[in-house]
Amino acid sequence: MTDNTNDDGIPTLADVARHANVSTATVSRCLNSPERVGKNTRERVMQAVQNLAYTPNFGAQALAARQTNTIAAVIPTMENAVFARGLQAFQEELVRHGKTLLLASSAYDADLEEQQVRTLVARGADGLLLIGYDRAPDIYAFLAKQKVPTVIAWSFNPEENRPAVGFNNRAAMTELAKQVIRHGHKHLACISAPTASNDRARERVAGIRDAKASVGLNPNDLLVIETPYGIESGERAFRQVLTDAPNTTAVMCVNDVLAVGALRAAKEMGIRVPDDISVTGFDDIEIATLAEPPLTTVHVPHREMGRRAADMLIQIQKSDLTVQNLELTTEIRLRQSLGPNRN
Amino acid sequence: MTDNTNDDGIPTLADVARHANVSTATVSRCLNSPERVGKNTRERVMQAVQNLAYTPNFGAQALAARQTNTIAAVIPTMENAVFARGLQAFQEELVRHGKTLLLASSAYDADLEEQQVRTLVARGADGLLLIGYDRAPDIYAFLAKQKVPTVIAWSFNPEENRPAVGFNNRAAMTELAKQVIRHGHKHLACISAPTASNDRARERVAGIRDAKASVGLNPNDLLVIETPYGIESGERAFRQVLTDAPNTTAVMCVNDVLAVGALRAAKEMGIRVPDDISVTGFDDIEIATLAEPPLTTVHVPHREMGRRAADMLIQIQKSDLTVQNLELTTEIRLRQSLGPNRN
DNA sequence: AGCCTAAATGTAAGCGCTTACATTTTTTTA
DNA sequence: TAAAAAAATGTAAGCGCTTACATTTAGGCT
Repeated sequence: MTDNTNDDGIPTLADVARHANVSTATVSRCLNSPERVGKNTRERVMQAVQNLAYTPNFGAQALAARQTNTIAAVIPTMENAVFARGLQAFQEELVRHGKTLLLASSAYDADLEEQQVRTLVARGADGLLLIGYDRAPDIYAFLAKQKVPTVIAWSFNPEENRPAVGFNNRAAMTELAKQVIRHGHKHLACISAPTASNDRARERVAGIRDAKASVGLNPNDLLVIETPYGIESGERAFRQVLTDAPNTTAVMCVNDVLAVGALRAAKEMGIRVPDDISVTGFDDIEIATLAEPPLTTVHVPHREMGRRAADMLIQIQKSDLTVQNLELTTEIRLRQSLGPNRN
Repeated sequence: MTDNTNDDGIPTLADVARHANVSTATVSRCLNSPERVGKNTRERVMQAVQNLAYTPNFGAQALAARQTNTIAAVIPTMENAVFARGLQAFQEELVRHGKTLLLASSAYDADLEEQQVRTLVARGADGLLLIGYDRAPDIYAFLAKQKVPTVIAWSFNPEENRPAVGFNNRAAMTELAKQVIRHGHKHLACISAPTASNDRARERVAGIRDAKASVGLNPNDLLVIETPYGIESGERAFRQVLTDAPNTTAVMCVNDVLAVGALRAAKEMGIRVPDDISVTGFDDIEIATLAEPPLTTVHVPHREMGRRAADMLIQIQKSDLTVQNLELTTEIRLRQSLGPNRN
């Protein structure tokens, strides 16, 4: 083979160059910084690109340019509407900036997450989105060594020295818990996701304790059931709560899905919500309003979070900016699942 | 620079080779086909890899090996639980085979989809997952020319000569519609997603017509409202139905989300479901059981579909297999939103 | 017209890896 | 024990692109 058409018949830069009668450098420039090429030449080259239906070879481009225009994200699971939403916005914003999304999920498993992070970086991700701060220090070390800009979403803590766009999980939950307490509830219980390597859940639980402490209740006197994500999981946990602490009058869940499970268990058990017991959630996803009764919860601006995270990543990448931080605000959504304590 | 450490301080294959005192070829073999390297050498090399924390350069690897181990998917949106679910399973299966997912969304827009397909292919995807058959022929031509194995999911049509894993949207809806008719309903209406470039929606609507025809009703006498995806969109459509065809006794929606919207509109209008009017969905996502009343719908094995699609793609890629096809079965889930016609 | 500057284009050296082929070492076989 | 076969390793040629630097061309000024 003397020309540069590879055996696949897939045209290369050199093919385009030959057809347009210019050098490969010119073709490359036409594609990457057209303003640096004369109008005539450019048109001729573009025509050749068209005719040959040329597409740059990704590997070659990545190798030579030292970047892939690809941004990665590792989330717990897309089946959680919360992440699906945030990620959708994240991806849309990425596209707007000519980046592509490389995606992996960890199933809330720290080891799997680490593995996925390494894989995605090995796949040439120019940047990385991670959920929450909690993870082994060596992952952060690895990321630093590989110089992969990383943004944390869903959590926000000014003391953590890393780019993040999130909200104060703890304060948000405190605020909600105060509302609950204001409704006359003293015997609270909490249904939480596993808190190991999940600072969001941990902070939310802590938020409830803060609220108790702030009104003089014993913060340590709080039943916390940890259970995996899922409606049925929430159902079981609710039953557990009533077994372990029958005098509970308000069950605060760290997310809407668990709360919907609690609601369902209550219905099955003939317990009226909110008359007999109040239930709250967190996130404000669609099922919160669909539930019977509608769920009192904390509204989180998921889409905005995703969008901003993308912006931040792109910013950092292009300008090597110093640590950025963005705190989003959440809002309590009072709905029927929370009522006054009647006991 | 005489050694091959690049300026970033990121180690290269050559660095590892030097440290282990072998050639780059041996290092490469250690990484890619360890069985072809002697035990001692291998251990020495692996040690060096460890010590240097070496990670292969993606671009270089892709360029030399002519594959990226990356599989792409273009879906309408992750915010639709149906796709989130299928995609989650798809991604998990990919990981199991050492592949990574490149993801983009089209927002149900044909042009955007085409653009995304081209982008992902340009990003070096070794394979592609697409939703439904409907798209411009030049996309298929492009894919064929670029030799990118492609699998269609969510639709299944033995006459289409392309690898697919899906189900018979039309037959499934026919079956459901027959059930509806069996409940005494004659005046049906349909709330559909836009059917242009969406064969799934189109087939489902056609399925209703088939059912009508099969019992001697006029298939063309069917009110169809097309509306975008979303609960509120479903609400509006439901009102429209009752305006356009007040004698409707059963509203069949092409997906659960629209159906939930219909349910909500009914509640707001003081129309009882199923006493005054019946409503059905399609997909059987979580909100179908959460809705009040629970939704009669068609259960689709989303996760299995995602998983199988991944398998198929991997199969095709490695063995250049001929067209494969996999039809999954759906199931009617009868729940309270469908009741006998009382009019 | 002649010189200087800027714009356009070309030349060619990598980027870091894989792999065909060549060479060396080890094992097997008669 | 020597020759043949197999296993291990090395050599070096790309893979297709970007880009620093060199060269040519086109304007702009005096």
